[in-house]
Amino acid sequence: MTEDDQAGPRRRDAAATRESLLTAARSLIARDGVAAVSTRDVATAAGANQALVYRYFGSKEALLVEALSPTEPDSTIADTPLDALPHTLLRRALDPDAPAEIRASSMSTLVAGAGTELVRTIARERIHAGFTTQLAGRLDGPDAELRAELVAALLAGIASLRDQIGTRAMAGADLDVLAGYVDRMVAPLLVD
Amino acid sequence: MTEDDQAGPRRRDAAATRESLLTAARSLIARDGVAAVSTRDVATAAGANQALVYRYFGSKEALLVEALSPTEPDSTIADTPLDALPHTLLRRALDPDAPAEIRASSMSTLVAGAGTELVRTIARERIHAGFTTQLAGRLDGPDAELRAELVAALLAGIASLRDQIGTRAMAGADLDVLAGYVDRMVAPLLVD
Amino acid sequence: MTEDDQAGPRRRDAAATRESLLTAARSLIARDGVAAVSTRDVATAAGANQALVYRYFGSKEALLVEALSPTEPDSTIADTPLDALPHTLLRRALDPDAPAEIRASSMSTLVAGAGTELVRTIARERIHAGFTTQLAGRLDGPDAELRAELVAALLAGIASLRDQIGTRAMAGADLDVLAGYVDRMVAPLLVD
Amino acid sequence: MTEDDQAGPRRRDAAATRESLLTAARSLIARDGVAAVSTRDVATAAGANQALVYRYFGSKEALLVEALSPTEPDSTIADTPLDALPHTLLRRALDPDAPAEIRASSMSTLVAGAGTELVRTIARERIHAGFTTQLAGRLDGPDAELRAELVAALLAGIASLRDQIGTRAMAGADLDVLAGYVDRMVAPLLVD
DNA sequence: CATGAATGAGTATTCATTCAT
DNA sequence: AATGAATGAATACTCATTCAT
Repeated sequence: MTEDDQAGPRRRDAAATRESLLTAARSLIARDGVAAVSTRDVATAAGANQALVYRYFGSKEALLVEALSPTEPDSTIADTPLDALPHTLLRRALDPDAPAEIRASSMSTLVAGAGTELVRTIARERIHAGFTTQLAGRLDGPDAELRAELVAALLAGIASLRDQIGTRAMAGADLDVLAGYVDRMVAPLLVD
Repeated sequence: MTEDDQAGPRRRDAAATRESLLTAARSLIARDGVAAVSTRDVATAAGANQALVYRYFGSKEALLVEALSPTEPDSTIADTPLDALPHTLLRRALDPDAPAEIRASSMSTLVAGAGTELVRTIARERIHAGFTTQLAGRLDGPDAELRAELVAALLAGIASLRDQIGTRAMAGADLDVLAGYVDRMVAPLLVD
Repeated sequence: MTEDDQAGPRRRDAAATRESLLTAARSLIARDGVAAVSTRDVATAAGANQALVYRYFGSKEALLVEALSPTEPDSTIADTPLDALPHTLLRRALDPDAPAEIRASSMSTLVAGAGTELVRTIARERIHAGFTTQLAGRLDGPDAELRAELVAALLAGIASLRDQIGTRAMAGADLDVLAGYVDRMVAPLLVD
Repeated sequence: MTEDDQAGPRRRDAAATRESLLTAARSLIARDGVAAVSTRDVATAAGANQALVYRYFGSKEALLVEALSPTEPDSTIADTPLDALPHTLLRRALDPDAPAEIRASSMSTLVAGAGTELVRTIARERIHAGFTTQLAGRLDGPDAELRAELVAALLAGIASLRDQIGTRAMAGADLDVLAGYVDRMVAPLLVD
């Protein structure tokens, strides 16, 4: 019911236009993948002129970088008890009802976009800063960083198989059953 | 007695040209990823005419489908003792010296290419037929197919983080150390 | 008593802004050539809004026309003894330390910009009013106007080769040596 | 009456298509100046597809470079007696009936295009190799190269004022009268 | 009156694909 | 049967210009 809910983009409102371009980019990324996004499509979806992409972001790449970045910092890893972490992270990674701005920067999107150098770089930094470092900080024993990345790898692989590729069992699995197995796989990594 | 021995220069040349297009496509896919491959580059690399892609395969997509398919069936899963499987599959998935025809259809290539519907479809079928079904057949207990796909997911995630995205710990990890952790993660899935 | 002394802050600011746009345009023209000037760059360099180009000048063309016009009448031709004219005009045409408002409307700038109809028209008028007419008025004998234009042509050609194209000998020539030859070339034109 | 005289470009004839693109480029350059030429216009004028510019030339720049280069070497300077040179060169430079392939690479075109770095570079090389060096080789005494370039400058300036800018006296002058003055201006440069 | 948001037409370039020879 | 010429649609990006506030 706010102004933001209205259909077309607001005219003469720079912040709103910028935001609607970002939102449009995120929707398209979530739906079609990074590689399939064109500035023309983004502008059309946002109801804006294509040149505004350049006014507000400078380049397609800069728009994508921002679209692929999380909208707000995620403190899940820091706030969740270690033994509940696998469950929690899995649900976050697989939530199909998450808004486009979350799904656009999800693990499965990043992994699926790894065909382009841009996405590779972003994914590398995002996983390192937003996942590896935080989780490794909570782990004792050797190879903490590697063990943290193994958790990331598992989650990324699951998300990719379930959301992108859609293998039968993974796509059809009950989330609780899945979480049960993930718990057992991750457990050896959490205790030193 | 091989096909190459048959008479008729045209037929042999045609088959050879077709094959060289496939080989070239696989090399380029292995090196640059599916997204970066153009029919022009494939033809050039194969020393063939670009139009022959259409004569022999009908479309770029059809060429890619064939290029992404395995050249020969892989019996690794069937032939390896269960407890040695994680090690073995991991090494197969990460071997940087594997020939292009193997790497072109590797997990990490497929997952990284999952930005396009084409690759998604292929990956779905390949993983199902070449991995899930075979491994699930050797597992007892419930959710065999899901447990098999979880192994696939882990391997895919590791390959992606190590080869494509290049996260620090994963890219730098010693293969034996990595295999040790994978063993422990996969173990709960193999025994019912 | 000058216009700038009049009251009313708005009017004075407006005049100053208009002037700063002109000045910025002249600097950019002198540095990069007419063809490379964009209204955006002019506005930025002037610290003004791009739309003001249209408020104050109506169009980019109109701004350029004004920028390419001399700021103050030049009485060099009228004031210099005929036999010292070649020297003097050559130095004027080639002086790299002249202010931007001079260099923006110099021969070499005009000739180098002659790729566009706009500049052609301006150059035609400027040369006629500011050079041909004045010099021809001081020449006796037939074809005075043509002889004056031949002097202009020589100066324009030298300026172009030295400043724009940068041919080796011309760009490296000592100004006095150059002036010596110009004297000898022009001499036959000055005496009937 | 040859095949080349037909209207549209020949289909499926690579050499002819390439040539018609080149011819179209030269016409447009001669008419509108280098800066105003777009690949789209060239293709349209040639009755060819825009992509063929890239097939046959690789880039717009490469097309322009070739269009601005002379079609055949000119031995005028070497073949003409020194005292007839001014006349001859002037007529060559000003001939309005010369074909587009000559006019596209004429002095006045090059000088008028000197707003772009590409043309500057070409002009520098063309003048040096095709004019300065040849003429300087025939001159005795000091500053031979500079004196040769002064001849080039005069011709360039005249061509620019007559053909591009169109100053009144220069544009209207009888060619013989003009040649008479040029003779007198150049004479001091030819004898040491 | 001045700002800056918005626009539309334009640029060079690439690519998968088809057609004529 | 094979070559290479041709095509058209698409891409990212820029610019002069206008309009609303």
